[in-house]
Amino acid sequence: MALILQNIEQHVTLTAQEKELFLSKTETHHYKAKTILLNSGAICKHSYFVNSGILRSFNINDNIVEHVLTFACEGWWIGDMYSLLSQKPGNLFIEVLEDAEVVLLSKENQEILYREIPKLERFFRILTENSLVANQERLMDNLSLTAEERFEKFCKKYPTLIQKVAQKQIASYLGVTPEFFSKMKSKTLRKQ
Amino acid sequence: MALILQNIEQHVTLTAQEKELFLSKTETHHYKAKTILLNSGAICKHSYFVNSGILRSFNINDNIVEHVLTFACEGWWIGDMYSLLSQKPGNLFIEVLEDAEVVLLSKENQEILYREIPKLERFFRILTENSLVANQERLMDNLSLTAEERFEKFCKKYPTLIQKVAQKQIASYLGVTPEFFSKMKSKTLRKQ
DNA sequence: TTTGTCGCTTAATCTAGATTAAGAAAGAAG
DNA sequence: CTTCTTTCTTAATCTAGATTAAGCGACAAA
Repeated sequence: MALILQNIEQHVTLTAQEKELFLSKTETHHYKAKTILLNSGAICKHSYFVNSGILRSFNINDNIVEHVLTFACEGWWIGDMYSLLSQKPGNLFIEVLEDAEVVLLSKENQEILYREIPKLERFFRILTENSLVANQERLMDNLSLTAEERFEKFCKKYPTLIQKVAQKQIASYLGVTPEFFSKMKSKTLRKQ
Repeated sequence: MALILQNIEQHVTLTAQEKELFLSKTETHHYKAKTILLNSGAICKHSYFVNSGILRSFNINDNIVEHVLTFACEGWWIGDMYSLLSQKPGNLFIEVLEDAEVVLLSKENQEILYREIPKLERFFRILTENSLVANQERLMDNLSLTAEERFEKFCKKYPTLIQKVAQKQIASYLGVTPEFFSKMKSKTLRKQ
């Protein structure tokens, strides 16, 4: 069964017809690494679900420094929540880090699906709730842990990502410079 | 009309019966400043809606340092999302900063209400979505802005809070020490 | 093969913000 | 009013992590 349906059925149960309807409202695309799916300043029209490959969302501040908000690999959703909800220009980029197959669900179709399959309201509520919990934990970690502690937590939480994405991406996610990350990493390795 | 119903009707419309049912599932309590509504290590059983006064949620790390996750004043919801969803012990405290009237909605009643009034599924989805957007913005701000810039943003976003809560609370929310906050504040004032 | 680009490392120097300490101001509590 | 406790301020010192800079290895294009 489609990965995205499995993902939904982790939280709500759909009938065969509902599954079909859902899929009929999505499109699947293949993207090469380095493709930009969403640009800062643009309005986010879709939620993206990753079938394979890796995406990231990030912003760029005045100083031309990138900051990674989220990574998304197999089985994860990604988007610019602010822009998607408000339909105003956002300040996030969404980029492909590793060749990817992505399911696109447009904002309009999402609204239609909420009406046709009210259970999806529940599904996306739960999805958003989990996302909020993860985000709050990350925020608290940024306030109270050192870069090294955050790195350790990251390694435990996303062991596969470390091997797959460039170090500078992880540094950016953790909120440190690539130079400091490199120093920190070699120090950590020497300890063990 | 009850403030909490106004709050809900910002996003969904309820019938008179639904309003009545909703209110029948809540309790309203008065709390004095310094009351702890939820302790770290306890399981969060309620969502809290603030009719008046001010609450905060915070955690305490190994070093006995407090970190404020959120403030909640009139018309805001607060809780320990992680613990509320998982029904496992959380690590947040919820404390009253200023004498407050608070509406309590238990987890069980919330689930019942989802079944009886499916529209509430939508309401809480939207509430959580907005919360996530705000949280993501704060996270990015913590990664990319200086303490001073974060303080300016905070002042614009929550002008009333600055007068009402102790400086050390705001310092904690911004992620700096009270000493540094004091220095930063007097520097900012001298500039203008 | 060469040239260019990009990511990683190492090291020296610098700074935003932490820590420590101590006094002043302002509430609470009796 | 007085005492106690908490908050705020100021200042000296310290440090996690930033900045700058330079060299190296990998890989892709020509």
